[in-house]
Amino acid sequence: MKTRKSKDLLFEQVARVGKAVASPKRLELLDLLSQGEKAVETLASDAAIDVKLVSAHLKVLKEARLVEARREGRFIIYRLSGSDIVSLWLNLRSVAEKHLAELRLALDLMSAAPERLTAESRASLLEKARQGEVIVIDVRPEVEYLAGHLPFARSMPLAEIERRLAELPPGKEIVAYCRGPFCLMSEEAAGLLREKGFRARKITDGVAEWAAEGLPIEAYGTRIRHARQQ
Amino acid sequence: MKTRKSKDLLFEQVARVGKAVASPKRLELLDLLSQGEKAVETLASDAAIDVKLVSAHLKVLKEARLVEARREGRFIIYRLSGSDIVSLWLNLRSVAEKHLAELRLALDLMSAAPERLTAESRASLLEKARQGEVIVIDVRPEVEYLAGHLPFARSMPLAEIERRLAELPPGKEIVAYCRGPFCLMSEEAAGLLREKGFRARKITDGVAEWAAEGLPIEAYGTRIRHARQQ
DNA sequence: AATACATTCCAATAAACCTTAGAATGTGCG
DNA sequence: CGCACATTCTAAGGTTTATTGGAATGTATT
Repeated sequence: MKTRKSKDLLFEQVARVGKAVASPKRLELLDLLSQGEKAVETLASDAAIDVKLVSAHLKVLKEARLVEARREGRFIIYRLSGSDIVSLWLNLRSVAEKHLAELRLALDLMSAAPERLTAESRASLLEKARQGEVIVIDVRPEVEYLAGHLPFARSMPLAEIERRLAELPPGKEIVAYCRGPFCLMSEEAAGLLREKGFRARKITDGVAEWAAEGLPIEAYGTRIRHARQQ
Repeated sequence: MKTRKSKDLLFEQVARVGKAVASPKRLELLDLLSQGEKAVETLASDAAIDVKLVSAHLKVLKEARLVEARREGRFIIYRLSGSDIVSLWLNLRSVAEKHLAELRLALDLMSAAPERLTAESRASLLEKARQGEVIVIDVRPEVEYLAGHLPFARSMPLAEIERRLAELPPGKEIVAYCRGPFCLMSEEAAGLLREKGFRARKITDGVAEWAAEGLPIEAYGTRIRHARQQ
């Protein structure tokens, strides 16, 4: 039966994508790459895995066409091969979050008050940020901020917060965000700020989650509206 | 570092879902299950794989919580554990379709004229079907039709078409659909009908694709509006 | 109680995958 | 040119996964 063979071929091709997302390390790489393009070494240190291993995993991702690479001097810069890959990652994560109790448990354990935004709270946050009623800070490394950030957010990488406290207005509410729900930088930042007497909270949204809701993202000072889903 | 360990835990959980979709056979099972719940034996014969192997794959899917099972007499009926699983499958397929040239090639080889619908052509098809200007036929097995079908479609399983030709009006345009782009039943049905002198074409949409566009689905004569994405 | 049937469990083998270490490639810089 | 550096390739180990056959479970039927 020729239909059987060609059908098998089709599912096999989709399974190439499936296999690519079947490893925790590769998922972490996808998560990191949704913050913007990165060199192999950067990925390795961000994900805390050996460079050689990162390279091997990137090869798998590249063969499944989820990422693309370009050379820049001595570095090789990897990027997701489309915004649909971000959606796929978010989709996988949301399925896992919805159906795997273990994941929800681990998330709760990790973060004391996991504030998950709704459509309304996002809209109101955007409005308050526009009015200057709250200060939104992006605590990721600055390169990631430059690649794209929430509207009206200012960059204040976690590592620099302590010595840049003077930049923050004492009375105002501060909202910190980072790479998304699996990232703990905003948690840490908010904790630190509260210790220092600020009124700070964190949100679990990152740029990808925000954009997936159809909300605008800024890059290099220019406002860009990200397409909703793929 | 405790953050590292808990982070690993999170990605590992999502990877459970990734691993579940890393096999062509399991993807085919998900595709079949998005047509409605099915017993193990049915899945085995639909996917042309051994029952024991189907059972093993279903176990993996169940452990990743993508499917659920219930007993009904001697049979065990499997179903997707939510409509977000259908979205995940569509998402994976669309990523593969967009990025893997091999898949597009295989699809083109398989089907002479792969008519892919757009938002407009879907709306116009729906309208014409409502008006009775075209006859939409669902050529899947009748159980699947009963579980949910396109609006105004009538059930005419591929196996029965030949002896039920009299039910079809000779002049009118006939539009056949089946399980989606990876399914060849509508292709075959349209070919057969054209041979018999009818004006017939197929569309690649199945119920899942149609519903994912936010369009209504009927089941048991009752119109149901499926939620868009998860 | 005995049989038929659908499905799962168990064990075994081969193939695929992850990871690490060491060698190789290719680029920029002195 | 030769050295330093980022990255990839190759090889080898240990582990996991896919598949198959045979035994076991649990439900309906007689």
